[in-house]
Order: sequence, then C-alpha cells, then structure tokens
Amino acid sequence: MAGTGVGAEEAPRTDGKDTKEVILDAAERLFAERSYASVSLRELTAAAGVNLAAVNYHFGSKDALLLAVFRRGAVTLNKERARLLREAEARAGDQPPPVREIVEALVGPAIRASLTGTALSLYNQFYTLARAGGPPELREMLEKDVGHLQRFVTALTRALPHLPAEEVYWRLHLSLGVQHGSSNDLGRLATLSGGLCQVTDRDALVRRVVDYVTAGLTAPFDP
Amino acid sequence: MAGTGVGAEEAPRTDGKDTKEVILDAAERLFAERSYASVSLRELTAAAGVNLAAVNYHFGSKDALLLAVFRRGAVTLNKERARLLREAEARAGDQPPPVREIVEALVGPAIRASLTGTALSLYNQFYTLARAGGPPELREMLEKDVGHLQRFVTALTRALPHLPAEEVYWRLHLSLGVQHGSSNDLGRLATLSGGLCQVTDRDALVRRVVDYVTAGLTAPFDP
DNA sequence: GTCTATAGAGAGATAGAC
DNA sequence: GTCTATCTCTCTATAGAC
Repeated sequence: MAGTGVGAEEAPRTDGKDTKEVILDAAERLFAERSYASVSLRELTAAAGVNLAAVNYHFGSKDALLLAVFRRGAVTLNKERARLLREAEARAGDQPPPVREIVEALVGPAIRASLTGTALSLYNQFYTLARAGGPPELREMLEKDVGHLQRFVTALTRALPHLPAEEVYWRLHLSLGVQHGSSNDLGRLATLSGGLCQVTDRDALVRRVVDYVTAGLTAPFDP
Repeated sequence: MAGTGVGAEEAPRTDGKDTKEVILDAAERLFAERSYASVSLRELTAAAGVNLAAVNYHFGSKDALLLAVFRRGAVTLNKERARLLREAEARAGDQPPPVREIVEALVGPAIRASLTGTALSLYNQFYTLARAGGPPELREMLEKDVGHLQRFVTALTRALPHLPAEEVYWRLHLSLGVQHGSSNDLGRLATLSGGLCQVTDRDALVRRVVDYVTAGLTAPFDP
C-alpha cells in the first residue's frame, strides 16, 4: 500500500486502486465518522496507508481533498437518482409516474448506499458533516448546486398538479430532510425502542422512508 | 464586558449576564455556525468579549464547554416540548390528543426557536453539528438520553393504536429527522425555488412541518 | 510518485500576578 | 474572577533527496 516508487505515472496498484482513490476512500470514511476539522491529514494518510505528503501532492490541500470527496459522491449518487427517475418515467409513458416511484428514485439511492460497502456508503453522513463543518467554499457549492433536483421538481409538479409551486418546493425540501435524517441517530432509535428497531434489511428501511415521504408529499393541501 | 475584577463571586454584570452565560451564548452561536472542531477558544473568547483563560476557568476544558452548551439547550427545549404536550393532553381529557397537536409539541419548539433571538435559536444547528463533530462523550450522551422522548412515544401510541410499536418508533424517528432537516439547507431551497421559498413567517414554517409530519405519522399501514 | 524532515502557524491548557 | 505570558503539542504544507 505504501507505494514502492516503482511503475509509470498513474499505474494501477496490485489491489486495483491507485493512491488517489485510496485517499478518497479513507477521507470519505473518516470525514463521515467524525467531522472534517477533527480529522488530521496525519491520521487520514495513516489510515489510507499512504505517505503524509501524498494528499498535498495529489489534491493540493486538505480543503481540496474534501471537495474531491464530495464531488465523487455527488456524481455517483445523482447519476443513480436520475437513472431511477428516467426508468420510472419510461414506465409511465405519457403520464407522470406515481409519486411513490419518484420518491423511491429521490431517496432510495442514498439510503441503500448508506448500508452497503460501496463508495457511496458514507456519503450521506459525509454530506451532513461537510455542509456544516467544511470550508465556506463547499458550503457555497452546496447552496448553489441544485441542478440535480430540477428534474425532481418537474416530476413532482406533474404528479401533484393541485399543489402551488411553492408548496412543491417546500415538500421536496422536507423530504430530503427525511432522507438525511433516516440514517442519523440510529443508535438513539435503538435505545428508545429497547432494541426493537434495528436496521437489518436495507430494502425495509427504504420502504419505510418512502412510505413516510410519500404520505408527506401527497398530504391534503389547504391554504 | 472584559470584566473589571470588581465585585463578589457570581456578581451579575451590568448587562445582566455573567461571564459563564456570555461564553455559553457565544459558544452556541459559533458551534452552530461552524463546527465544534473548527472554532478555536481564541476566536470564541474574543467573540464573547472575555479573556482566553475564562473558558478553562469556568468550564474546565473546551469539551466540557460543549457539553454545557448542549445541556442548557436540551433542558430548555425539552421543558417547552413537555409543557406543550401536557397542555394538549389536558385539553383532550381522557382521550388521546389529536396527532397534530402532539406533533406541534414535538417539533414546534425547536423550529420556532430557530427563528428567534432566544437562547435556543441556534440549538437545532448546534445539535446537528455537535452530534457529528463533537467528542465521543457527547455522542454517547445523545444516544443514551431518550427520556424526553418517552412521553411522546406514549402519546403517539395512544393516538395511533392501530400501529405496531415498532412502527411508532420508526415514524417518530423519521419525524425528528424532518424537524432537524427543516432548518438546514434553507439556502439551497431558496436557490432551487428561485427565491420563491423564504422563511418570513415562523408560524408558517411550523405549520408546514406539522402538516408534513402529521401526514407521515398517520399514513396508512400495511405490513 | 514517494518519502523524510521540517518550517511555520495555531491550537488547548496553565501558572502566577493582580 | 480576570488577565498576561507562555508551555507544549499538533496541525497543514512544503522543500528536497531518492
């Protein structure tokens, strides 16, 4: 892992991951487990099995590494969301897809990923922490980057034509809150329920969240 | 503000707040705006207008200060929640209160506070950040401290007798996620909606969240 | 591309005068 | 109870050998 100095530039490692990826994986995990500010590059590079100087060599700075982690996760996540939404729309033909299927495309990928060993597995927690504790550059990016949500606004507006635009935006906002919140505080939930509520089944959790969100989105509206 | 050395122990200041409170206020604000780890004691004491050494004198350590901020906010918040729930229960007599009123008691105080200048105004954000970025001691405390939620479990179980216990816990968990999420990412919501969605009215926001959460809690259940 | 060594800044905590 | 001065530690970032 610690490199040999052998091989050409960008040569793949024996384990199939180059140093950049190894660093990104470790950063995603550690930033998700604790906050960005509380993880040092020393700790991070040790966990990744690379040299301390490698982060600055490959990314330029700790801040730039954070942005890279974020970008990688966001791209993967939003591709998957878009794919699921496209499939739902194809199934529905000319009609808008059922709200339930739109919701599944919106919240499913992040929740499912948070319970697997994929690259996305920690992206949800990472997002929460980075948004709050990260550098201003990232916070601004998160505030401005809404392109990936536009297609969901469109889909929900078509599926819920009786709602004013403002209401659609608000309900979408709250729904994203449910998605983020669903994987936080699971320890507290286990304590509160005396161990009754444990996440054993990925799809069961997604179903719960989708049920809840669908109910919130389709709630009656009286101004 | 910077103290005069005059006066007896615990003497109130001219502005009515002693040093301890001034520090707690500044800490709550700064920890909420950025993360715990990224705010230095130097910055914090400067913002509070007290001496650098004051934090260690009054609280013992930076970690202990964080716990004190958390405790103060949690006590205030949960007293208010409990009061509202008690009132709703009194109004309902022998019957369980309407779900809507239980929800109002659960999520109202934190959201309302997040838009005022009270001591609680930043507690919501503070909670999110501290949970993730704070010291392990705090994280453990958050996981174990569920006493304040028990009365809400009881109330919801009575109001939603057709739901299995497990389902009640899960829906309560997701509802708390909505509450936390409602005040995050408001900048993104404004961007996404082209400025259409702004929080101008405290009560209007609470009403939106209560509507949404009530729908989620009362959604039909099919196992 | 990887590594060691270190510069330089900034952190939390404390001793001791007032 | 407040303040200055400072100790000690750790951090990010980089220069330069390999």
